[in-house]
Amino acid sequence: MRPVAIVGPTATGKSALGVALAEALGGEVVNADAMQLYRGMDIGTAKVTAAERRGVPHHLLDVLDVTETASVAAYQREARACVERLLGEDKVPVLVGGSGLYVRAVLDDLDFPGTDPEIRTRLEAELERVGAAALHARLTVADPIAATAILPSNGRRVVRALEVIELTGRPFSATMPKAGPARYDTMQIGLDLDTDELDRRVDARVTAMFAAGLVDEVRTLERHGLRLGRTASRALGYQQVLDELDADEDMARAAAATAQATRRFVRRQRSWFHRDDRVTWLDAARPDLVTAARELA
RNA sequence: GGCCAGGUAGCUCAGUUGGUAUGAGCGACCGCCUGAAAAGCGGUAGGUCGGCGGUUCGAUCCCGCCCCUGGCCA
Repeated sequence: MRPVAIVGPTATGKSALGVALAEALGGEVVNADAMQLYRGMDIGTAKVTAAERRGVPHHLLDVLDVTETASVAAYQREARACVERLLGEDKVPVLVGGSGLYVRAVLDDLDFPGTDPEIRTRLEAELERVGAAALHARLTVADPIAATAILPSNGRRVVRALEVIELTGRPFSATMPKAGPARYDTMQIGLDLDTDELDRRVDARVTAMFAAGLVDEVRTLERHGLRLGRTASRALGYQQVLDELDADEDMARAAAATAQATRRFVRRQRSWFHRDDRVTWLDAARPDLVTAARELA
């Protein structure tokens, strides 16, 4: 009994394939999408509806409040526990999602050395004050190897590296683990599409989301503190609608901005997943997709 | 029709007191990625400086005409 992971850029049909595979293999779906963790973020994250789930249990959906900051480490603990429980029940875990780091956190030997809100807040304040380059200079002294791997302009990474060093008293190792076999002997299937076709799908999907009431969804979540959410407020679509609510409320413009940002996201997702040679790619447009995926699993 | 402002990268705009545009931000393309990852960050490619003439050794910059856009006036 080996898990299957379905990865790849957004809008290629990962969720539907996940349900189909779970049905075919006698499995259950485990979400690996950072934004679908949030309760109430349904339309904009293209979360599978109850009908689309067709009775297949889905895990790690709707587990966070929009005000909570997402955390790979917390996700890693819960997702691994979930996968292991399913394996214990003789069910095939079908990991579905486009958040590259989240998938790897489950399947690779990534250790996250903890965090400390106090240290973090202090370093972030410092970043604000002295700038990323100055903090990076400090990192060069504390951990030359990490300093080489992290660009001086990337304030966020510099802060995290310094936090880990302060927390553990050891250097921050910024190297990804070498690609060994994936944990649990997981089969990773990548779904992709011709770029023009995928861009068209993204446009259509964004248009459909706005037609389906994304703006109202954002307004509702806004009352529940969406703007306070460090992670949730940055989600594609939500971010752009919030910006327009602060400006001219021109939602056609918000939709255009969302589609554009989503296209760029697709490029980033590809660049992340493509370099992992353990992923077997399937063209999402092929008519026998489910069969092909099933044969791989 | 007259007056004024403007026409520089795909977009919004800097700039050049006449000497091969150090152009910027955004976008595009490519890539990076260990506790915010739908986040964060980097690299590269893009310009006959609205058109045609004139002045000049040399014009995107000065002059003339024309075209286009916006505003004001008739």
